[in-house]
Amino acid sequence: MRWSESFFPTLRDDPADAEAVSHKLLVRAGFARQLMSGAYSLLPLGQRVWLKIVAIVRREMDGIGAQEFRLPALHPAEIWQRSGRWSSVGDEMFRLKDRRGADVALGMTHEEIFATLAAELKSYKQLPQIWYQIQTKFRDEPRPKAGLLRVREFTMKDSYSFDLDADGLDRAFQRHFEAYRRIFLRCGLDTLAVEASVGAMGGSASIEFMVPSPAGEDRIACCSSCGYAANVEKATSALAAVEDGPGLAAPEAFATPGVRTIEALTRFEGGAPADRQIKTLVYVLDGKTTLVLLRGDHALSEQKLLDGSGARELRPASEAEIRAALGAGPGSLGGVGVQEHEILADPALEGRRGMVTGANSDDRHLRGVDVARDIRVARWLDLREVREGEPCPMCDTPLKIEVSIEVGHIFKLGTRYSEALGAMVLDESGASRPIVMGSYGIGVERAMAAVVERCHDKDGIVWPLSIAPFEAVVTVVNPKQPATSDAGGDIYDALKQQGIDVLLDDRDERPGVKFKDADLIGIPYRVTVGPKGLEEGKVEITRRKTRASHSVDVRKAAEAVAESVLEERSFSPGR
RNA sequence: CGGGCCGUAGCGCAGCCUGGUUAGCGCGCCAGACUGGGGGUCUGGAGGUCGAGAGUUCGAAUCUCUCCGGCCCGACCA
Repeated sequence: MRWSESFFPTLRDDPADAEAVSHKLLVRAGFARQLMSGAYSLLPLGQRVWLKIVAIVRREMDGIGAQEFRLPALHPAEIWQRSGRWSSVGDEMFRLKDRRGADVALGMTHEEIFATLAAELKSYKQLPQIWYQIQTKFRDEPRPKAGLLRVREFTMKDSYSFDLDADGLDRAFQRHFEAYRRIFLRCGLDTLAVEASVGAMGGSASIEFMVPSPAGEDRIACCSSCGYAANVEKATSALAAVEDGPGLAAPEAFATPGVRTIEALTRFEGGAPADRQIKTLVYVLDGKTTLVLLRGDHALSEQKLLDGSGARELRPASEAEIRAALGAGPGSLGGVGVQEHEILADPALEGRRGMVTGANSDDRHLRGVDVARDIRVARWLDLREVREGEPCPMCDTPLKIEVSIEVGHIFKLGTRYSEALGAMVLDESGASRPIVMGSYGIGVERAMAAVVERCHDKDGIVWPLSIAPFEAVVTVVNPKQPATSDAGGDIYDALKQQGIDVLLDDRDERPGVKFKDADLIGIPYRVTVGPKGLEEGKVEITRRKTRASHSVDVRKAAEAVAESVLEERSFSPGR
């Protein structure tokens, strides 16, 4: 490709609306343009990177025996109604009506459609299967943000495994786990595999592939010592022992004028340290007012509450609802004596005595509360959000919390979709059994943006060779001089002939402009052909990443670059 | 959905508060000249429904209202 004939629109300034580094760089370096909130055009440079990522994904998926499909993005409502998700996914699905008034949706994921196809499987002898596609997904996100990291239309590699039993699913899951590791490594991403909440997808287990980055939206707890890592939606920690307060024969009420917070009660005369208080929150779970109890110094994880309670929908109760239910406002609430509302409590409260909590009367608290004796807990659920520095649940090392980008997620689904959509096979004994499914996703553009978040410097993007839009650029310093122009052209031709993905910067621009642009775009190798070097028969080879630069004989330049590129290409991590 | 901010040339912005020349600046773009190893200099030029609509006014980029779009924080999120 000749730069002078290409459309690589680099910008001098950062786009005004940018926040994430990857967004700024991908726009400024001419890889992407925003069309509207959450929808981006990939320009030729971006499309080149996209194609390379997709090729890596394909190779690795094919490597685990997966077969590629291509399914519609347009789905009839009926198929989503059969799984129950037409009503459960809510506004995140783009819905429309066709000309006859029939309900139609844009696909946000394809469990239902693949399960329908899997209904054609009739015998256990046809299992296992792994099916995948690389296709556009639509999700009407409430808040698209951070450029390509969170959008409403994006490409996903989604795959689905079909097995006779749980052991088969475990094997398919493991193969995906390893394939994902390799895919991300080859794209230049070091990922952390973390336990995650299965959320609305359902199923028994899931693992997210996370790239630590301040631009991310998830927080993960990880242990540097034993390797334990989990999304905070799921993470647990060991807890240091704490002392109970003085016990009493029965809870004793005391006045606490103006005390509305845990913090205030710790300083109040006759109060208690936060770890001897019971925090009482009121939530509405699927329409039911529910008390949620935690230790005073602990924070609730709403995701854990959702997962643990099995509720579909959850919201904090309004102050009016709280008063109606308990007769007091937030700040004076407690679970003692509450009968008519279900009480969910975190295990950190189990067996605690001498605790302090609200008396369900404004400006009054109770002391000497014995949780087992005084509070009717319906269910004990892990509800507490892990904090940095708490001991690892496996090895007691202090946990770190890292903000991360989720680039992949793999789920053990079970039989939810196969049962709903009739994907059954006969087993060896002739009995009909629902196929056990798994589902596995990678966001292509998000992975691209994640690489930029991780691989950049003050001058621009630093693409790994494997997914760079070009592997090398031949920068002709003074293209008007036939000597430089010819020498550059020869090197360019020779590299092309050797199968190197090479760009010829033959523009009539000043050298500084060309160097800046090459750096901004992030091409791994640069061959600088200029009159100064040519006087001695030399050109310069520069690595974008390290800035290491050396002169070589003009006749040996193509060979030297090709050799480096081919050597770097042959490196396949994770094998 | 709640809170905040912003829409003026391809990009980045000023002007608005306090209404009044022909709506400006930098970068980019076009032509020419000089130049030529890290975004060079000079000369000349093209480029605008001031997000849209309504209103107030002799007069609106500027004031008022409505709508549309975008960004950020939160809620939400497969």
